[in-house]
Amino acid sequence: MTKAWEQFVDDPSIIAARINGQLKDLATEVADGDVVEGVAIDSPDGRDILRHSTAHVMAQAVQQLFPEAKLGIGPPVQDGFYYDFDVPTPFVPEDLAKIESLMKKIIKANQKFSRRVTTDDDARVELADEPYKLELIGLKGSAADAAEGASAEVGAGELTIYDTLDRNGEVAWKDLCRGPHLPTTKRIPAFKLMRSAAAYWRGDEKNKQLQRIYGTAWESAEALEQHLHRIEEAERRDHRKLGRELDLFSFPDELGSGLAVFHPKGGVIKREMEDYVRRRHIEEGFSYVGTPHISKDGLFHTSGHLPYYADTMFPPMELEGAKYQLKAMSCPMHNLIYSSRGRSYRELPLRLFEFGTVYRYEKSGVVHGLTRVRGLTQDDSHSYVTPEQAPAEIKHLLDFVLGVLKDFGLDDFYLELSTRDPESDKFIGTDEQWETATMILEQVATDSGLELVPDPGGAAFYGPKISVQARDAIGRTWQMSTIQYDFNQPERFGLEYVAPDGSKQQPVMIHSAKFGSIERFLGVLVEHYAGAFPPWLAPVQVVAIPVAERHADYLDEVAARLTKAGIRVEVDHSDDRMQKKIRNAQLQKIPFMLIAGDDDVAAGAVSFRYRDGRQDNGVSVEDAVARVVSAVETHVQV
RNA sequence: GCCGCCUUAGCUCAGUCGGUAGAGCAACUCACUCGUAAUGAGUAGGUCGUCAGUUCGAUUCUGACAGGCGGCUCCA
Repeated sequence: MTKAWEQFVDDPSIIAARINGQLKDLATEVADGDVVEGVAIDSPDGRDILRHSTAHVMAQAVQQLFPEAKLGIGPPVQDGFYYDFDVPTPFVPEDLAKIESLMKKIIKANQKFSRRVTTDDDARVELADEPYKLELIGLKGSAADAAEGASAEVGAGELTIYDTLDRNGEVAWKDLCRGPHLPTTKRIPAFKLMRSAAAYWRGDEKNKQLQRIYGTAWESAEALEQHLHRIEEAERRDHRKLGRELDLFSFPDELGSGLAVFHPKGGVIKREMEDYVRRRHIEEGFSYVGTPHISKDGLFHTSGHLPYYADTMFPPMELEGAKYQLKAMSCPMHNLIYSSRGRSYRELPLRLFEFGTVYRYEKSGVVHGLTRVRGLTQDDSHSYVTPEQAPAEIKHLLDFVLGVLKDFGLDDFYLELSTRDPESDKFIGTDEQWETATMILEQVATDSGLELVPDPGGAAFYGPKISVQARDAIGRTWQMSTIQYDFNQPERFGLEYVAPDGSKQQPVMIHSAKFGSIERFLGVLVEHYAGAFPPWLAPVQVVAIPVAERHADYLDEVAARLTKAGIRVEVDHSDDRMQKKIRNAQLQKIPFMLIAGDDDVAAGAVSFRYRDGRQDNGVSVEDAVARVVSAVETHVQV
């Protein structure tokens, strides 16, 4: 899938359209050494120009240091840029340091970027040593290639080369490029090379891997510093790290890659999530069902998942002449519940829901913490509706989903509408079916008033979907819930209902998952909250800390009252000093600490401490219990 | 799956140019009984990821495998 930022990189026509044509004459402005008019350097477009210019500087430095390096492409990306090179040996960190210092010299030398229009033939002569650039010239204007997002350097229009001119006006370096660029290299205020890694030429795993160097560039040293700080913050929140530190879950080698075990504390969070979403489904009209983890393979042939997904399903087990498959999705089994007896239109919408634990043999390189695993539990639900009921049901599900996400503290969303790629043979069903389904989803999505981003080609093979993208506490977006319109499986399973006129009709099924995967959602929540869960989700909600050992009995009684009120509470009986106990509770990010010493015991009170350091002394035990219970019940963050 | 890097105590990491290893934190024991983020002393803990190969000898070198990290590709 081509990402939005890949589509406009290097494409002046698109950038120009976005800023009302003010960039059209960039070439002459560059030649004059002018700042690009109308584009602030700290705007998204300005940053792209800056980053792409920095990519050119980097490529120049690389070719000066490694003359045998052949150029791939070098577009701006989210927060930075990259450039791909074909080199005999991969770059090592020391190489990046050398490249970075040479880039600083190039920037200081204040080279000029200069745009030059050329012809295909002339460009081929000039770039005879650059096989990948020659390939791009050959692809010029190819629609198929544009769809792959790999034609960043050439467009359908005229071919341009950007020269980088030194102080004497000599061409120090040049690159086939659509621009635009900064006027001079000195306009690059701050940059840093981040890492190198392999990447397939033109993003196709059948192609050769080139060596990609990622860098970042910003309008000021402060902005760069802030960006690096954001990266550190993201690392601090990494759920894999916090999962270990907070004793939530682990991935024992003995189980195999991508298979998690939840420890008691992680188990509490998981159970709270499950209890919550089960209750909500029942409130929204779903019936809680259950299906097994394995099935004869015929079921998945009926559904169409096999042989299509054979390579990502665990291999079949053969017994007594039958092949059994670990299930990778629950929908076919729900279809069997639907078809277990005749259905009347009066029963529709029929809503089935379960926690479906499924297994997918994700390729070894893609397994990642809890967000990409080989065994996961979906809060998988299917609504069987008449075609007429579909729009209302989808709206119902979207409201439901958004409400769930809000209850988990996620309230900044946009929607993505994933549709089929008509060119691909991956998608089954008629044009008319796809059009109808897509239209209905689009209408509901539009009516929601949320931002809607198209995702052409991103649909499931059986139908289009809406996915909810949520921004977390530090602005990263995660694909959360999905709602999918499926006209294929009802047909393949021969599902039907009896209509008012006695005729047999085919229902539509709508797949929806609120968490998607409980494991993944939990991982996202860990990162969103940086491990400081709101009280209702916190594995330990209260820790009681005696100032000295003689106060422990008193706190045991307080804790008993909290336990009776349904609160998860622990009394710290260790012989650590009080300060150490507070520190430990802080590190465990426990929401509330109830501290008691002589004064509190005498007064029947506690010192009420929040994990952010706030404290109220002399709070009566009744008030303290009420305060905790209220925070837990209302799902507030503290 | 592909490319690169990595794997030493529960965790974070030193170290051995080939002669089988050390710290801090955590755990345990003892003393201290303390008022809002680390009291002190001591004890225990490792077949240096696994299996082969080279070698008198491998945690160290080589290979395969497993697991991890960063990307690419993929994500029903």
